[in-house]
Amino acid sequence: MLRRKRIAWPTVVRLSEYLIILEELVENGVDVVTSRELAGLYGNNANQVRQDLFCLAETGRVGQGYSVPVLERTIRQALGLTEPRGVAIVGCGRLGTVLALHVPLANYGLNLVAAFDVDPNIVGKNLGAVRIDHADRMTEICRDRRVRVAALSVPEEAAQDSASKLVAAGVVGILNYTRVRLKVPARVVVQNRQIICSFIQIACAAFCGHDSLPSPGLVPDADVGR
Amino acid sequence: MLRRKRIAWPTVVRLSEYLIILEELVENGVDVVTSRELAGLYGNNANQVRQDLFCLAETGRVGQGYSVPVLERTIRQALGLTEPRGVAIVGCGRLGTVLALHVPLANYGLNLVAAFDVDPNIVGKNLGAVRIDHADRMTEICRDRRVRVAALSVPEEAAQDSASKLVAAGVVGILNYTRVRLKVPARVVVQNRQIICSFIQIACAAFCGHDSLPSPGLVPDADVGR
DNA sequence: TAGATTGTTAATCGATTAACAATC
DNA sequence: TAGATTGTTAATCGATTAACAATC
Repeated sequence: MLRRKRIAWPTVVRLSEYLIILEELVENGVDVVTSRELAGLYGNNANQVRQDLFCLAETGRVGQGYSVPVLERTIRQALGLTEPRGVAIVGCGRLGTVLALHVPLANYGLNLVAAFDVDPNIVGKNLGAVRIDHADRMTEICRDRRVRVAALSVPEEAAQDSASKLVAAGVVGILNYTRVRLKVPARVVVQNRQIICSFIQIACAAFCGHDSLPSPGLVPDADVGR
Repeated sequence: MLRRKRIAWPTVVRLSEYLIILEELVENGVDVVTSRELAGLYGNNANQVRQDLFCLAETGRVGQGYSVPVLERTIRQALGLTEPRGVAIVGCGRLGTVLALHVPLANYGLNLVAAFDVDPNIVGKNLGAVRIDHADRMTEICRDRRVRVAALSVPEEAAQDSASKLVAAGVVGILNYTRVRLKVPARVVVQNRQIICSFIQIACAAFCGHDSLPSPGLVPDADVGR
């Protein structure tokens, strides 16, 4: 029981979404949730919820359901969100600004500690609580502030260069919002998040008949109480 | 050969990303690409690329590879991007503005034809080429302009109500950027795209050892020529 | 107690990988 | 021709679904 097996990726994705749902339940003062209820909210089925939760340390009570606050905390633990991590935003245009200001990073131990741009009109300004520094100082500053995760929202020409600087500074996870395919060492994880792909996918799902798909992120009408 | 089978969802996701890569190759004047090369760029393997492409109509030439422009067009066709579709942005705050201005929707037949907000300081202004209308007129306007896909970037309180209006107007695909779980009829496809989930997932991938994962969107170092 | 629901194992399903004949 | 690479089928692997004993 000591050696916890690595959580399957589809499960990681769903856990992160369950977490959002559970937070809302906490806010609404809901104390207990059953796998059936959570499945109804998420849009999958109770079996899958239980199987997903099975990878966590002890959480539910047979016959009763899951304690919402306990489950919420356990998922955070399992996803590694209890350790604080330094985050950087690279490219403080419109998208970078959204990422910094619109996304509740700090709720998940993801502390925005650095932001970069090259535009002299932007460098020196603040993005939320952090000062926007010049991209020339990226490696140095990221290393100093122990940035581990970064979001890349720069123009294409600057993407690979920025990524390399981040890697040099010890960053191990990059959310890539540019359409450039980054070359990084195997130890660094990159997730490509071109927003246009979401639009393409939803169009395909809607028009080419992918209506009731169990895939991560594709949640059709909830099938509660079936 | 007439009845084309529905494309598997993981394949749809990858095809949309291959498409971005192919466009870049077109720009660079590359004429032909092999499954091996494309896999190198994407970060998977040649077998998977060929299997993915297998669902398309005739594309490659045995022994030679794939014609980049032909492949690009064929993928567009398969994903249903050749038909123009009306798109609406609901909620024109910072995020909605990014979606409208930063995402090359029109390149994929996704025409932004409507935008909505409730803020009197915003209503009446332009978002790109479209006028921002008041959300009260959403159903009417979306129906008139044949909006089929919408992105939801409104405050939580307005999310379900907006979704219902969109559904009433005949929208069949919703990209939901709010953390509310929308209730919609089964025929309507919803994809939840809370940006925070991407950050949670990359943190988990980076720190809980999900480094070399074949999952959609998680692309580690390219393994070309292995 | 009876009803409900979890934890967990087994069965099924689907996606990825491997392999190779066809052919450019 | 020989080398390369596709199209396609088969084998493997992993994820989802089903089932049910344990137990609150």
